[in-house]
Formats: sequence, C-alpha cells, structure tokens
Amino acid sequence: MYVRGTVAGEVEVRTVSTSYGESDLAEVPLRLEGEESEAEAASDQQPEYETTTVTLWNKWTESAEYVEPGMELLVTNAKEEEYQGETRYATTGDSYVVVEPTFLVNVTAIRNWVECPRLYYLNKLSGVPLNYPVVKGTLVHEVFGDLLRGRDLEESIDARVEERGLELGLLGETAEGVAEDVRENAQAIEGWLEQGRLTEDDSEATADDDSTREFSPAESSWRSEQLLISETFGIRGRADAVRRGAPVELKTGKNLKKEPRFKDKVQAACYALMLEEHGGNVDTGTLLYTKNSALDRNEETGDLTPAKDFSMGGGLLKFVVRLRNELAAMEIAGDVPTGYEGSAKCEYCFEQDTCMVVSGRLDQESKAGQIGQPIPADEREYFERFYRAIEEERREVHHEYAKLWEQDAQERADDDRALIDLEFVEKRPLEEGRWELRAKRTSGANSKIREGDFVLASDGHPVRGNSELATIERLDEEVVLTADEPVEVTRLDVYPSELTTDRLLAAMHDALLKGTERRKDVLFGRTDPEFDTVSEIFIDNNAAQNEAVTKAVGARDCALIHGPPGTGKTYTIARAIRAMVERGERVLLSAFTNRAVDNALEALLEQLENHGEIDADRVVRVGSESGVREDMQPYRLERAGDPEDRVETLQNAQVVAATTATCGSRVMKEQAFDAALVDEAAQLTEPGTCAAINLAERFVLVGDHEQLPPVVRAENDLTESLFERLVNCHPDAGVMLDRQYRMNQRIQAFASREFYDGKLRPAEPAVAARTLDDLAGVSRDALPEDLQDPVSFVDVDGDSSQYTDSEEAARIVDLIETYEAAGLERDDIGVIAPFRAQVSEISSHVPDDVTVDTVDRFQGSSQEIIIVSFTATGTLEGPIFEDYRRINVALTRPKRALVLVGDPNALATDPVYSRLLEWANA
DNA sequence: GCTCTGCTAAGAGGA
Repeated sequence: MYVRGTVAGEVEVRTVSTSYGESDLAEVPLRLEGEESEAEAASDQQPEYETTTVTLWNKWTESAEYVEPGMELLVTNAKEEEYQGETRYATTGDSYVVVEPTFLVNVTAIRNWVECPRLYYLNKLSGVPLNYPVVKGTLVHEVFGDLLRGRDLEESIDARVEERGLELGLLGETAEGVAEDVRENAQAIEGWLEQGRLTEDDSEATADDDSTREFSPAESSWRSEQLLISETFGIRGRADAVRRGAPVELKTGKNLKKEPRFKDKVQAACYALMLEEHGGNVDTGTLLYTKNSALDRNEETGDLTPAKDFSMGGGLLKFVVRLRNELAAMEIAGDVPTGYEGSAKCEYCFEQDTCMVVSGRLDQESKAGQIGQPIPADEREYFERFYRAIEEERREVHHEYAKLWEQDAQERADDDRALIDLEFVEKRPLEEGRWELRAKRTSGANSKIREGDFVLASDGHPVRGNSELATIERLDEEVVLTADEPVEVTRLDVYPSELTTDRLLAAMHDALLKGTERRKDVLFGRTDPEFDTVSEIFIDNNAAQNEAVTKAVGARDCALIHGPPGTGKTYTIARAIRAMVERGERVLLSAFTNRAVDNALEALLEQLENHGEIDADRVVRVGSESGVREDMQPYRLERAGDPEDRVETLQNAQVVAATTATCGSRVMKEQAFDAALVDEAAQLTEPGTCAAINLAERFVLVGDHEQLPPVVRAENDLTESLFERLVNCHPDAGVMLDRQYRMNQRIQAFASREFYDGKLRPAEPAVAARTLDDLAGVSRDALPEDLQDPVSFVDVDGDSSQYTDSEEAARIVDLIETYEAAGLERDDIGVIAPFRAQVSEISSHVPDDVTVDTVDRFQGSSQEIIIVSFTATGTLEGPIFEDYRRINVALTRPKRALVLVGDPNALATDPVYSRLLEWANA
C-alpha cells in the first residue's frame, strides 16, 4: 500500500537490534492526506487529519535525515502495523520513500548531483555556455533518434548540421567538418543497430505486451526520445531511447572501461524508475559510448561494440531515489550545497576553478575552497534575495507540472491549460521519420495554447496515458501537430518550462559576478550615472523627447525614459537608436514581449527608411518563427543554414532586436553591444532586465512604472522593476515624456492628476480637442446627451455576482448599438473589464469586431472609444482593484471617448475610485 | 481572491 502525508514533527533516528542484527530506523510522524470526516464537515471545526507514524528502515533513514516538519512524504509498498492499538506504517523491502514528490527534479540535475552537489549548483547558476563538444553531442543524439525512426544516415546528418548553422558558425566550425565528426560517432551507432537487427529475436520482442510496439515505426521494439514524468518519484526527463521497455543512453564520449561510468548508470536508472512506474519491469540498461571504435579495443574484454549493458538492481534504483530526496530536500529548505555532501575529489574536477571563484565571490562555504575577494555585502544580500525569489518562481512551475495529474481534464480546460475532447483525425509519417498528427476541435473553448508552442499531446492523459511532446503547427478548427511518435491525440496540455527561470538566474549571476565595477556601482546606487554633452537637436517639436534622445545618446552608463500613455516613447526609442547607429554603434533593442519588440522594431525601420542611413539587412530580429510578427519575418535571423553565412549575418547586424528571454540564450550571450535599449522596462523583473543589459556597455530603459508591473507567479521581490528602482535611485538620469498624442484633454485629466503629478499634457491643441465628431460619418449630436461628453458615467446597479455582471454586460451591448447608430465603426470600439469571466460574458453578446479584453491585455494599445465595465456591486473588494496602476491603464486607452459603466456605490468605497467618479460626473 | 507573457524540450561533454 501507499502512504502519503505531511511530516508533522521532528524525526527520530535510532538503531535497534533485530533478529537480523543491528538496524537503523527513523520514526516519522505523518499527517495523512485524507478527506474531511463527516463530523468535521458538519461541525465548524478545522478538519483534524489523522496523524500516524511511519517507520523508515535502514538506508531510508538517510532520507529521513533531510526531512523537516511540513515537508511532504510518500512511501510506496508500505505495510500496515498495529502498535498499542494504533495503526502505523513501515517500509518493506520493496518500498521507496520520496521526499516532496511534487518537487520535480530533472534527470540531469540528479546526474550532476551525483557527480558533485556543488557542480549541480554551479550549473544551475550559470548554465552551460556555447561550446563545440556539447553542440556535437546534441547533433549525434538527434541523428541517433533519426536512425531509430528509420531515416537515412547521410540525409539526417546533413539536415541536422544545417539546422544548427548559427551555433556552429559562432563556434567557428564548418558544415563539412562537423558532418565528418558526427558521421564518425553515428557510424558506431549504425553498426551496432545493424548487429542488433541480425541477432534480435523479433518474435520474442513482439511477444511482450505492449503499447509502445505498434507505435514504433522503424523497429518494433524501439522508441526514441521518450519524455517521462513521474508523479510518484518526482522526477522528469527525456530518455534517449527505450528498447523493449528498457532505457538506452547515448554518450558521445569515450569509455574504455569495462563498466559504464557511475553517473551514466544513475541517469539510466532514473529513466528505469520512471519506465517502471509506467508499467514496465526494468532490470537492465544500455549505455552507448560512440567514440569507442575498433582502434580502442577494450583491453579487459576485447570489446569492439560501443554498447555496455548493465543490470539494474533494486539497490541502484533506491540509491537514485535517495539522491533525488537529498536534492529535493536541500532545495525545499533553500540551502546551498557545499560539495561536502558528496565524495568527489575537487582536484579531478573540471569546474574546480569556477567553483572556487564563485565560492570566493559569494563568500559561500565550499569543499574546493575560495579564491578572491567577496563582492560587497549589499550585493551578496541582493544575490540571496533574488536567488530565493527566482527559486520561488521555479516552485510555481513545479506546481504547474503537479497539476497535470492533480487536476482532471475539465479543470485543466477551465484553467485554459488544456484543449480536451479533440477528435483524432489522422497520423501521417513525415520524410524525416517524424509524424504529423491531426485532430478536430469539438468545442470553441479557449486556451493559452498557441501556434508554435510545445505541448503534451496525449490520447487521454498527459502523464498516465500515451503522450508525446509535440509542436503545434496549426491551430484553428483543426489542430495540426508534429511529433516523434504517432500518438492518437485527443488532448493537448500546456507543457510547463523552467527555461525562463533558468535564464533569470543566470542573468542575475552574470550581472553580479561578471558585471564591471562601474556597472554595479550604478545598479547599487553607489555612483551617479554620467553623461557626455550632446548638442545636436534630434527632435525639434518636443523638448522632453529631445532631451530623452540626448540623454540616451550621451549616457555613459544609463538613461531612464519615463513614458506615460501616448507620449511617443516608441518613436523616441527609434530616434535614439537611429542616432546611435549614425554614430557607428552596435545596438540591442529588447523588451519583454515579442509584441513590444516588433512594435519598437517597426518604428525603427520606419525611421531608417525615411533617412536611409543603413541597409535593412543590417537589422536583425532574433526569435522563433512563431514569436515574430508576420511583417517582421523578413528581418528574422534564420538559425539554419551555412555556418559561416549565418554567423556573418548576425555579427554584421548593427541593430539586433530580441526579447529579454532570448537575450539570455546561448547564442545571444555571445554577442556584445555598445548600447541596449529596453522598452516596456517597467514590466520586467530586475533579473529579466539584466539579461538584456548584461550584453551592452550602457543601457537605456524606457517604461512607465505607473502602469502594470511584471507578471510573476509567486509574491516576491521580483514585482518591482529595475526601471522603477533606478528612477527613484537616480532621478537625474531620467526624463519624463510629458506630451501625449492620444487623448482628448478631458480624458487625460484624471490620469495626469492622479498618476503623473498633473504634468501630462496634450502635445498639441488638436489632440486636446479631439472628439468622436472627427471620425468620418460620426456625429455626437446623434448620441443621447449624457454620452456626448468625452467622459461619461453610466450608472448600473449590477447583479452582485463576483467576477461577472450580466447587467453591466447588457448595458454595454446597448451602448455599442447606440454608438453604431451614431456612425461609429465597430472596430473603433474597445471594451475593458477587470475579470476574464466578465470579458467572456460581454464577448458572447457583442459582435466579433468589437475588441473586448482584460485591462492587462489592453496595455500597450489604444482605441477611439473605450467602454469600461467595473464588474463590482456595492463594494470594491478584491486584489484586482487594489493596484491603481490597473485603472490608470484602463482610463488611458481611449482617444476620443471614455464610457465608465458601474455601480457608483461600489466606487465610492475607495478614495481613488471616488475621485474618479467625481471627475467622470463633472 | 485576480490579472497573466516568455521560451524549443532537456540534455548535450570534458578526462
């Protein structure tokens, strides 16, 4: 049986004498997971969950050492015992003990950890930089997968090398040279596979169950690159291949020993554990060392083959789970490994120097020792604070994984995390050995899944069913996917990724440990930013914009441009970049979202076109095909191609535009710039901003901290942007753009007074005076009197439900008809509501060409007329109303008319909202 | 309580 619960107290470890001799045991008080009893539900009491004791025997006491009260514990194959009238549990010989099973540990993390826990930590901090052995290793793996799927060797090599043209170019490699290297490794594999075909008894192979068989295209008993997620063991990873249910791991290094390396065995054992959970019974694993060739005949065995089979006993599997427990417990406790946890010898370690430097700089205890002076105390405090915050974000990603099995399909769909009830249409083999899968959507349900995304495609359940990582090629009434295996897909789940978390951590690490002293002095407020004198006039009709460009161009360290709604910050950025380009500088243009990057890039291209200074081919957009807007695709850097040609295109680019996440990629980390301009910087976390500015000598941040802050999952230090902190810390480095080109004066008044000290003003009289009358075919006289003013308030009592309001929705439908009758085009009308539920309520009653969305999603755009649905009756309680920046965004979207729809009694309960009411009714 | 974008995935190796 299976016991799971929360550790309810201190754990006691002791030694006892048994009939088998001395044994260790640990007694863990555990509050079992369970349902509320009827009595508890009936009474008003807090539910009291059953508390019991679980005895962990022998080596599982090691895991017990790390356990702390509050942690979750799972014991498989436990036995039930009666002890003094109480039911207790104990491990048996077949038990596994898992600490914090929802903490999903990567197989590679365990592999690093077994080598040295400190190595695991270093890897997490800074990632693996671009280097040839790693890229080659990846290529060989891809070719291996292709061979298993029946693709021709030469065709595979050519295609895979071509795909990585950019990376190879940056490494200074040629396609021919790399192809030759890959061929050498791949031939060893091919030979071995050929041998297997001759000797393998296929009838035996097919006699086993099993579902993997019928899906394997090339050879019945193989499956390549299988993604595995274990809810029991809290491990996830991707096996290179699975043969007859057993893991096969490919290593492109050399190993002439008789036995596989221990860490390789551990890696294979992780996959074996997960395969067992999925119904297999695994007792062997295979490691393929592709550099072993005939010339390197193993002296002990005379072996020629690259393959080493080894048996996987229960002892190894349990050891692996204990390793994983140690890692998980340390992460949950927030501790930093020192290296003393393991037995590795530092003098043999490749990372010894790095290890000592990092330990020295961060003043961390380390087995390897420390080199150099620690960074200042405030920087170390910053590091620890942000390390914790980023790790909290990582935990949130782990919870997303846990939801794959904790929530049922309908809940996932309601959460927009899955598309369910698909009707499988067909599977079609593609030339490269992959598969195209098609399914029909049976409902119009929405989800956050988009074209180009990675998803878990399954025939029912993303973890327990047959599932595969797939790419969405097309998503309309039909879904088209590509995947390695032909799953009969009926459901798609968002695949959570730690990628951005990893990059945030690396960006923060790089900023602190690789940043110049000067840069850090500025970031930590120890030095004021300096500026060169620039006398050129860049923009002659807007003093603040001109000053902003002057500061950006003249900055030696940084400049901060505060751009309230409609003040032309995108234009200002474009002008500043043009000025820098004219001075011969290399510039990075970045922002958090792809949309913001493309907007800024569009403005820049317009500038450059009108002034013809540089060729458009010296502007490069780095990003995925699905992320980059259609009209910016011509500028997108294709990664595939001839290495030399690819790298030239990138290196010659004078302006490179990419999201901050992409700035943290290995390719971008190889690039250096004179200046980095970051748009919408108030929506970026500090480490997120660092990913971009780390690449440049100086930086310019552009944003508005009076609009919405960064989106983070956990509540932590990441919610304040670097932009906001620096604006407060270095007011002299900042400029506020104070002339807005969007709103009628009456509309702008409240936001200006409330959020911008009254400093925001219309750029010109024509802007101040704009009304709906300016639009072709529209006459305000055709509107009822109470809607003729640019700002109006429509009083609706509301229906008192929490996240929707049908009365407001109905009134908004009427309003839209009224405006249409007065001559307005539907696509000039926008409707904003705080909650998504209200957004769908309104959308369902309104024509498609009226844009209806949440405040958050409206940020960055504008509309002729905006109708706001407050969706609150009687009171304004709720976090959504507490952040006044949200109301600022909502009120500053319209150009010519703003209509507020809501219950005045609710608005009157809050001082800011009651001033809003006063203004709207004036 | 609510809002909610990024990103090829993870794993590639050295001796």
